[in-house]
Amino acid sequence: MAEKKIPLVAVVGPTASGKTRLAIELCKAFDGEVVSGDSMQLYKQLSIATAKPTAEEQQEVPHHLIDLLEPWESFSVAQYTALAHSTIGELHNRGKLSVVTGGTGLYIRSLIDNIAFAPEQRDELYREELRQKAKAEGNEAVHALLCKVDPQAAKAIHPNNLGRVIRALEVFRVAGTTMTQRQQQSKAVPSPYDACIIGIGCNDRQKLYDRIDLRVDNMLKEGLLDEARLALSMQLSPTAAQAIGYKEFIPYFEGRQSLEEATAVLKQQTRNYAKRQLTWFKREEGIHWLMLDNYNCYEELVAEAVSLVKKALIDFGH
RNA sequence: GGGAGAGUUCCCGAGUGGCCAAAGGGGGCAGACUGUAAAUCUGUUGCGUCUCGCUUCGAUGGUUCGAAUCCAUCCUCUCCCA
Repeated sequence: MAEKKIPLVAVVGPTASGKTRLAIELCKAFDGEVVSGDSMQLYKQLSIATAKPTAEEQQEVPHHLIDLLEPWESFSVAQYTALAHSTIGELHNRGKLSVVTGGTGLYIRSLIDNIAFAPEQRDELYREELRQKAKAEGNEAVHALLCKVDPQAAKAIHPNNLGRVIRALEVFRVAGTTMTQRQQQSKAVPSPYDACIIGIGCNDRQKLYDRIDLRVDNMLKEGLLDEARLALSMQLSPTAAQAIGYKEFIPYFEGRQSLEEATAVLKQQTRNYAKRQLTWFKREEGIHWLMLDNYNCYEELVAEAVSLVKKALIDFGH
């Protein structure tokens, strides 16, 4: 007799598609609370660039997994799933529906699919050794090592994707199991969730890109430059340093580029990011896609989402 | 008005007689993704009946077996002198 699963709603999609707003509306409609699925909104002080829900928005409905980390703290998927699982469990106990929303595909998939992460084991020395080898003998030389250890993983990882090649080798060195075995083991326990996943998309790609450009302009008006100065003055963790919206202004702050040029780069980076997100979510199965340009107004899209969730909850038996 | 230079495929930019549908980068499109994932990486990018053919390198005409590359004229732009 399988235990009853926890119902879950997830809102995914590319940046600037309106996930934050929809998540809040769904929470209101179903007595839910927002659980962020975003690798950057976890950080305190990084707010404008990460399009974090505003204070007002967070007033409307409780938000979780936001403003948890200092910008100099590192983070990982494994930590994320641990936090998210326990948060969702608590909400469920309180009779609340969790509405997971965010653009970090890996985080959300790992959460919903219940990927099991073993206790972290790293070997910085070995990593460095492999990096040196790659520099001296080329990426293929390191990839060749992986071919011997874990041919299946080697086949799946391109030699130039050095970071992944190294990680796969590290796993074997430290844990004794191959990456391939580990990935199989990680799926051993079935998901405890009944998830209704809603994806916000756009038939007309250009329209999404236009939204992104517009949002960047608005971020500037809201004080993005000050936030960037602050962020760049801190010792950002490797994770936080990846955020789009700060490093792009370095050439401007150093007088090597005009503000217009730096802004154009930022918009470009953001558009490229959205494209990658779309590639990720497109291949995920079971997403109910709602296309922005299929609706006359945002309220119509929200209404459609509400009816989708309603139907899903009934199907789940709630 | 005089002088110097530049116009190349969506953009930037190499190419200065054949090996050029044209390097490289950007962008676009497509894809991968299990501990940095807002990251990292891959493929593709003139057209077609696609191991071959057709149309491209500001325009027109010319030289040549052969031109993006040489010559002439024209158009546009930049810079310098007036």
